[in-house]
Amino acid sequence: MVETHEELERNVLVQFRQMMRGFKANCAPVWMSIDLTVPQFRTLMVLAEEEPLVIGQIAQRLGIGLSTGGHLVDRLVQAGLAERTEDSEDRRRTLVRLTAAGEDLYARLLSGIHQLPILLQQLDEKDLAALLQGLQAINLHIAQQSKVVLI
Amino acid sequence: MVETHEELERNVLVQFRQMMRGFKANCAPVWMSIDLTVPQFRTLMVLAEEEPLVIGQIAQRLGIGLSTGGHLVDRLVQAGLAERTEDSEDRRRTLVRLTAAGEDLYARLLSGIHQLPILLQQLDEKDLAALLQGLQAINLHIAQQSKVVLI
DNA sequence: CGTATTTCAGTACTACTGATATAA
DNA sequence: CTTATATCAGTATTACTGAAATAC
Repeated sequence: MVETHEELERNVLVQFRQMMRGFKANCAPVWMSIDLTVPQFRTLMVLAEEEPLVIGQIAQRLGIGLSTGGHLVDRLVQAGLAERTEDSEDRRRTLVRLTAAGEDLYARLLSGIHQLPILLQQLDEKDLAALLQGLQAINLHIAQQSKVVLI
Repeated sequence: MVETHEELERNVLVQFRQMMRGFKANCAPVWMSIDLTVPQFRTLMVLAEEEPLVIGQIAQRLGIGLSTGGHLVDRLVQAGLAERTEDSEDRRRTLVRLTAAGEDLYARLLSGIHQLPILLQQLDEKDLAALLQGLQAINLHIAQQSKVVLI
């Protein structure tokens, strides 16, 4: 049971890919059933990253015109995925944010980790503690990496 | 440092979400730059799950007509994401499979785990072993769950 | 002659732009 | 008079269907 660093890396990657395959299998039915276009999905994505945004910010982040931006938000609102609220400071502006349904759909389309809480309930303390240790180590390095990129 | 099962579950979920956020940040630029439509992405997805497929199978899995199926495959081939090869047994058929670029794009659009191998190199043996143990436990339960669903 | 696929009209919807209108 | 958004033409592309053509 003495594994080298390289062997451990390889095995973790295999396990990770297998886990992702399971999650992707959850994503696929969602992608098959939705009635969203790619520009609409991009809008969902932009809002999921940063909320709330006004139309102008959305259009700028998507690299499109204002009228198209407003139109795309319209579609999301009609689908119940986003909502407009007026800015109390400047009533010309329209603040846009995702609804719970929008957040939920985004998570299901991209990561499919909806079943994770149920899976975690079934693990014993020893495995949970081991997983926690590993994930914490990864996240530490993700944080460091983004720091390096920013400099 | 004595954590209950519930506390461990919660902490793992927090770490997992944070990790996924890092991966999603990798997905977003890809989604912003691609020139794919949702039907084309669905086709990519169907092929990523099962390869090779003939036009009729693709159309059936997407729930669309044969001519639309052929058309969608055309688009993927034009974009260099899929390739057609003729079936040596029945030359009327066209076998479709993803190219390396297609596989790659699919992985980057959905899971963004491209940076994982680099991250794993930076972990020490102890963390890797812990992560491996946790992932193996999860995958065991994913496998069991899909069995239950199938019955 | 059947089967797999492609090609051919033809329709509907979406994204997109730029100009104009509305509101603060 | 400026700014933020909505609305209004108008165009291009795509997805889609069903029927006819092609190849095996």
